[in-house]
Amino acid sequence: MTVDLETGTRGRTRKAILDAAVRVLAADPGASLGQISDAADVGRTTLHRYFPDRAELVAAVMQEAGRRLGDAASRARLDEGPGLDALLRACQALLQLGDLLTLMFTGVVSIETCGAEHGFAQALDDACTRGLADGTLDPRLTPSWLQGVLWSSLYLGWSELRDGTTPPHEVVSQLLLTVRKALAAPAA
Amino acid sequence: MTVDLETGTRGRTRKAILDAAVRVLAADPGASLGQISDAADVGRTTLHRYFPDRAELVAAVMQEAGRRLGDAASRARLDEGPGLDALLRACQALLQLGDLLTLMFTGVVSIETCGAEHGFAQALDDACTRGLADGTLDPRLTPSWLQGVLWSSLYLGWSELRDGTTPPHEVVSQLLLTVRKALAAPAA
DNA sequence: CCTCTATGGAACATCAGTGTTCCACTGGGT
DNA sequence: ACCCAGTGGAACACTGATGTTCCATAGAGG
Repeated sequence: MTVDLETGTRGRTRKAILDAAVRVLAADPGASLGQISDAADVGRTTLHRYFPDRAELVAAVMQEAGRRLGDAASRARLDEGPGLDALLRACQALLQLGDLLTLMFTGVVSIETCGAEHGFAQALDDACTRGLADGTLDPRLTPSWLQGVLWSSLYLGWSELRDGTTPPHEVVSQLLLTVRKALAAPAA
Repeated sequence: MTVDLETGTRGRTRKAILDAAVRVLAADPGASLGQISDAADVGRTTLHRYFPDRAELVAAVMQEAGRRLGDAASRARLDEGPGLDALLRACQALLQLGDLLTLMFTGVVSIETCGAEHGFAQALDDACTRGLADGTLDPRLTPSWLQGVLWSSLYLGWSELRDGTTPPHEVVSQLLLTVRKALAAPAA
């Protein structure tokens, strides 16, 4: 019988470590493994049992990030409807990623690497070109800039959400409002 | 005769180290002092002669950041004209800060600390409230969010500028266009 | 009761970054 | 020629993070 990494005791501690890693590394990319194991309520020895290397831990975080990125993408149904609306749905879905956004933004995990394997990057690209074609996105903006606005706005939204001074629903509405205004094609 | 830290040989190497620190720390906040001294074409010993501590080096970087932030603010004349136009002038001025934007955004230097001493934070706040009062800024957005959009867009613009795939004038135009669209009050 | 699995802790060697000291070199100014 | 401020490099001790090994313990299940 092979060991299942997703269920049972093993799976639970593995997940605890992974979650703690995301949380701690988002707050401080240079955090020590000891800080991570503490946050996971686990001995440093145990952490090394699951992830022999710091590199392997980071790799696992990236893989997890890719998985959740893919989930968010499919939940957002990026291939449906007008391009602008797809991007706004992406905003809402990606905001759920929480600290992972910080990790992707600070470069602890690379958006390209972990977004590519699950076809996320491609889906986002497609939504942008579709939006430029169907006239819902501002033709004066380049695809690269469009996506940049999406990510940086997302990071801003998560920052506001995290420090908790603004109620979540207001963050969402300000985020969607801002992105829609910024990216929408001007009225004909 | 007291030593002048701004001119002569001393001033020049001091500036070289400071510039290198900004450049290197922007690329990697956890960079070693050796990397910084290498980038400054200076021995590690010399670096320690000017900044005994890593902390003192960072403090000096923050002070320099504050100074240049203040310069940019006064150049942008934040207290003149409609609020929205003031913010757009701030965008253009702040974009000149280059790698300092990365440092402020990644938290290596704190915007609050080094922006406060030169009255920059206050000037920006004032421009926002003025813009909300004179009807040029979108009243549905909070002052905190307005400033957040400014900073994150600025960071996006600098990122595009830095990797050099987009010509500078295009970055500036996309930046100003995006920020204006995002923050402007809707047409009555 | 015994066993097996998962764990935490102690101890250890290793390594990189830091901060310090000391010495030798250079170039400009007298 | 001399002096001297400025510099770079070598060497050192110290610290904190890392990765490893070994052992003791707790708990679920036979």
